[in-house]
Amino acid sequence: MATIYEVAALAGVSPATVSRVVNGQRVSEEKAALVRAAAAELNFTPNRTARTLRRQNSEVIALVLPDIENPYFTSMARGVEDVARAAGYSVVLCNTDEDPAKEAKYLDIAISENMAGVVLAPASDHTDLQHLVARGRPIVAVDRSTRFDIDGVMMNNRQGGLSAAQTLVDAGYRRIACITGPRDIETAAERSNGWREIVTRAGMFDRPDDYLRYSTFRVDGGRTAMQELLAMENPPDAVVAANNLMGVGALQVLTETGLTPPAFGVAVVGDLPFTTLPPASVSIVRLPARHMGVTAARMLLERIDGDTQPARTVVLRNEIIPATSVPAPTV
Amino acid sequence: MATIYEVAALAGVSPATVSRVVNGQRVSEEKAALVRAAAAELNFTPNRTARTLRRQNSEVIALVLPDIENPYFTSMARGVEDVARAAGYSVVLCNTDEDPAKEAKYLDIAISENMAGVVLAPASDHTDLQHLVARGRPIVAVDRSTRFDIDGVMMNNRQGGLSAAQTLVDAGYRRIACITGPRDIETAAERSNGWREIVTRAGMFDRPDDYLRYSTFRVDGGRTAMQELLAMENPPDAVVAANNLMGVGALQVLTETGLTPPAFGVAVVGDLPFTTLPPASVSIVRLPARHMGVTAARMLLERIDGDTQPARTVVLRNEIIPATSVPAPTV
DNA sequence: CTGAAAGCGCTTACAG
DNA sequence: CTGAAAGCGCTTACAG
Repeated sequence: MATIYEVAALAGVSPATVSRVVNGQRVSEEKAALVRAAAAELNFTPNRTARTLRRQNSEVIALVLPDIENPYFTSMARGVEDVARAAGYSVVLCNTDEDPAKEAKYLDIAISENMAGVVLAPASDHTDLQHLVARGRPIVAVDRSTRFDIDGVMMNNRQGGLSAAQTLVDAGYRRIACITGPRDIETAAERSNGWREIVTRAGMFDRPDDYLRYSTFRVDGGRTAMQELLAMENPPDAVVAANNLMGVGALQVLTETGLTPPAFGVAVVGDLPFTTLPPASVSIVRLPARHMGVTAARMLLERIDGDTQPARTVVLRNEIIPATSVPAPTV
Repeated sequence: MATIYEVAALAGVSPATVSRVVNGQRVSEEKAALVRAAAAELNFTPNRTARTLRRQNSEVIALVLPDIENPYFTSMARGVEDVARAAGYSVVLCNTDEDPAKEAKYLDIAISENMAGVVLAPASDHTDLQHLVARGRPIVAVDRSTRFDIDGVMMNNRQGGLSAAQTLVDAGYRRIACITGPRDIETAAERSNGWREIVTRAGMFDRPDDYLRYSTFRVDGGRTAMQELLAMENPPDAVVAANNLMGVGALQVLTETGLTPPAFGVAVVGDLPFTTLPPASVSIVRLPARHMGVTAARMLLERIDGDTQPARTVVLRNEIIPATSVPAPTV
């Protein structure tokens, strides 16, 4: 693996000059030509590890996500990647599996590899960013907020749960349940808060929380929660699923039970991934996943470029697409 | 950011001793205790960039994939990640988008960051691995083979296409079409070869390839191809989709047309991601995505540990799950 | 077991 | 514009 010294020797210049050519600094055209020829001849690729060590800064951005198998997050990843690439950064994707220990490990790596910055969807609201912040590494939180005073890109989760529940009320369903993710994940709590507000206002239940299930933000979680709801003495006739994968799980169980929409109402906070359902059979709160990634990456790049304005939180809009208004069955 | 020198000074030992403690080498217990205390006090994290530069080897593995939004690949990624993590390596995911230029960029980065090795699903059969091979970096190809003499983990693609087509023949369909990915992607070509073999053997068409469509390995690709097939003068009554996403696209179009299985037969080479279809309504050739990742990671780790045996190719089995045998409609 | 010293491959003030 | 030299933070033969 050719080094800058070998290129310098072959070109008859100093290593400093080679470095300058590689980095596009002022060098006389004749020497530059010599260097380029030598570099090509030796198949020279600059060693990024050495560059990073010297510059104290690498050209990679870490994107730390809780579930890389969730299309919501991969879609966000595409947004981050497109913006970062255009600015000359590469993106490494780290999967925390919602596990604070794995997350801590990856954040440590981001520090010790001198990465340029981090876009993070925190695994819990206890995520510790002190090290990163203390070292002045730019961080942008996406999807979920943190206890630290850093930039963030969020959506209005309460509003999402609210719209989802309201659209089912409007369609005439009378017993609207909710399945959501772990309590300590902000998006899970807020979305179910929105749902609770609607069913309470409608006076739908004596004890609304009897119709609320906490589970994991995964297909299995949605399945389990849905099965529990259907097994209730007085089961619901509709459900708000607080994320895309839970929505899939709920729909699987409903399909297996022969209860497809609109016989049973379903509204999902999030887009159903790879759906083959008839169009508009389920109400969807569309989440701007890719756009969140784009926005987060832009904010991060601004910080990397030295922007020191106070921390900002951007809240993106989400949009409800109601199921085609087939009225709910009147029992 | 504390360095090894500061820790050494605080502990009253040499930097070499600190290094030895950090790396678990023989150090007297008293000095080790001193070092640990000092490290904790200063919140010391070893600088991986420096370590990598010195050792000429990092503890990260690159996983280079053509489409990070395809659950087939993210599932593979989980397999790689789990094995790699257990061995102390972290995995960085790189998305090439089936673009050879992006792929080349990431492979360059893998070299210049001194990564320990690469697991690669090549974007095309022209992928150039010369640099990597010349530098002796271990590489394992997954899903698709290369022109280079390296380890690989594949599946029997022709067999997959063959089983998918055969199961539709067995169910009684008479005009079985095929939609597949780009010609220059090995898996696309081989799976359609399997299909062609079956329909030819069955004497199903005068010119089988009239019922073959090449498109992208994405949902859109499946949609377009399916629409074209349905618009034919003499349309098919069943289709083999050569990958999971094309299968989704085809099913979307069929659903929108009111032609759901088994009215129209569908067999997919690959698992339908996040499906909400009634169980067993579509025939599926299950692909061992996660297992491929696990196998590839293990092979890579062996090479990283210095194994020099000749290159191996492992071919994993795939398994057909036929749709419940509702007979096809007899026209 | 421990330390002094060299070196991994770059970049970048500093002089000229 | 160009080069000599120092230094980024580690690790690791080499001596002792």
